[in-house]
Amino acid sequence: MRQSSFFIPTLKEVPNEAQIPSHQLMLRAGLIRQLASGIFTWLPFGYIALKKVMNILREEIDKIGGQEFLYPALNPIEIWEETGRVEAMGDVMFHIKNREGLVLAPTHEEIVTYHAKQHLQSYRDLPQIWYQIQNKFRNEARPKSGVLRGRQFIMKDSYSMDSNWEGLDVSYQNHFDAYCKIFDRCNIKFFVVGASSGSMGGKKSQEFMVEADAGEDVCAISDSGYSANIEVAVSAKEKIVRLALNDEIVEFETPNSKTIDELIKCFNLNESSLAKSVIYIVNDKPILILMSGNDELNETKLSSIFETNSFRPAEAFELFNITGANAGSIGPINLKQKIEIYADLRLEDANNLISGANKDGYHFKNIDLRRDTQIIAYYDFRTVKANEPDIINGSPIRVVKAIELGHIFKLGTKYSEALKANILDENGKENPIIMGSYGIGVERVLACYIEQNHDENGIIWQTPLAPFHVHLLGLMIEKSDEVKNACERLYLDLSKAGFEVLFDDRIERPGVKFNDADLIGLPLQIIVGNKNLVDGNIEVKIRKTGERQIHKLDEIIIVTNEYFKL
RNA sequence: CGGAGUUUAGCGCAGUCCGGUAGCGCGCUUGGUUUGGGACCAAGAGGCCACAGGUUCGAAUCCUGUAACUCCGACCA
Repeated sequence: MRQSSFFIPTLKEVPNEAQIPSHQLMLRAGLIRQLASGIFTWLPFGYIALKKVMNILREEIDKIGGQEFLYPALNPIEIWEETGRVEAMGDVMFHIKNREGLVLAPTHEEIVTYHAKQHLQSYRDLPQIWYQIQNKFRNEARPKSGVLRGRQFIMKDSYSMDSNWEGLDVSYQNHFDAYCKIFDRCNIKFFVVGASSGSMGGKKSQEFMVEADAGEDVCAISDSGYSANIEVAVSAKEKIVRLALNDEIVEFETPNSKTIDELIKCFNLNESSLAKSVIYIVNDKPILILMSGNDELNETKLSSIFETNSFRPAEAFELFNITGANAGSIGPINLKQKIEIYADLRLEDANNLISGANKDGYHFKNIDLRRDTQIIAYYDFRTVKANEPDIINGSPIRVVKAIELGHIFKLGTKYSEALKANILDENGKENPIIMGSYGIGVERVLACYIEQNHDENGIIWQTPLAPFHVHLLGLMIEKSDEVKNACERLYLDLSKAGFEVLFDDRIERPGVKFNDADLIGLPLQIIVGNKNLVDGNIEVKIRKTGERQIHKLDEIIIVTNEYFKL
């Protein structure tokens, strides 16, 4: 490709809307342009890289038996109503206004299951892996960070269909392995975490994560190999020990001590002797949850424990109406209204606890949960914090921010049951198809790659994703026939040798070409200028290391071959 | 959806407090000089100052409303 006629608008200055490196560089190096919030145009240079990602995805999913489909983005809403996901998705789903009954698909479980129901009838038709690479539409409340969170984005989504649970395990593991290969091939450093299935439903899910400040997910990881999304992470933090005491409950005055920290400070208490009460409205019903000390309640855990998305912390006025006190003096005993009480596992059967007296400025001590309260159940409600011991061997947990690149789910039969996609087993008995679903955000792969591979001058491409292998720079090409001829010859020979070459034949000063070359970051720069050419020499610069080599013109093909063989 | 901010030439910004009809740098066009790390000189082109309404003799500037975009939070298969 001759750069003089290639549309690759580079920017010297950083557009002010871009905050993170990958977004800035994707704009500056001419990969993307924003059309509206969360909506982007892919320019030719960026689209070439994107297609390289897609090809890697195709190759690896094909290898595990995937068959590529193209499902429509425009879907009849009825199918989505049958699975209850119109409601579950809520505002995230785009609805077509001037054609009632059509929606834009935010994912494709329903459509896949619809076709499976039509044509898969016997266990002998299975297993199947169906996939596509296609645009998804989600009305994100707050698009951000360039292509990392958009309203329209490309996803590789595959769906496995099996006749038994062992088959699902195999399909799931195959995807797990394929995903590892995909991200390895893209040279992306990633880790895998156990995750929450959210509104997807299903038994098990794992996320492929890239550690990054720009990430929106938080993960707990440790050196022993423990890794989980903070939404589901657990630690080996010790339980509160039950003491051999049976002291009566005593009320005591706690003026100006509204937080756990203030109580600890004012009364010289141990954090483990305190129980904090949190009131949530779950399915329009207030419940009280007891947490130990300063432990933080995890709303994702709460959501899966009560199997609902309908919950919120109680408002200040509700707190007073329910308990008789304001925040800071709330506890499980002497509540104004009778409500259900749950507690975190760390508090199981604990005694000798201090908690609010439901009277402003007062607390109770010597509370025995077994003796004095009616706890409906103990669950793991807490959010893991940094430096807690992990559950593998007690290694300290690190809490890091991460970008979710891929997510794999064991769906089970949620969709096949809802849409009645059944097959006959060996005994002629009807059973729902057992499904898995597996997604990768294609743009995110590129954004994460750039987050991990750039310097102050620009992007640093490595071969698998690089839009071109070689950047051929002709310096002062319009002033020297020798330079021109050498460039033309190299352009032809390199292309013949199978390399993808971007040939900078523009009438620009050398400095402009050097800076653009570093900005767009192709792996190898071959620099043809009079300075070296008078001695028959060509300069080769490796973008990643900055190393410069001088070679004879005749050796360039060999040198290039050598470099890309590695 | 809550909070904050921004909107003036293709890009980055000043001008707004204190009203008088728009400016800087980069980029672009033409000519000349330069030419191995984003050149220099000269002459140019390019703006309904986000939109709508109001105040005023006069509004980029003051007032009211709306929209878009960005950030923080909430939400997020």
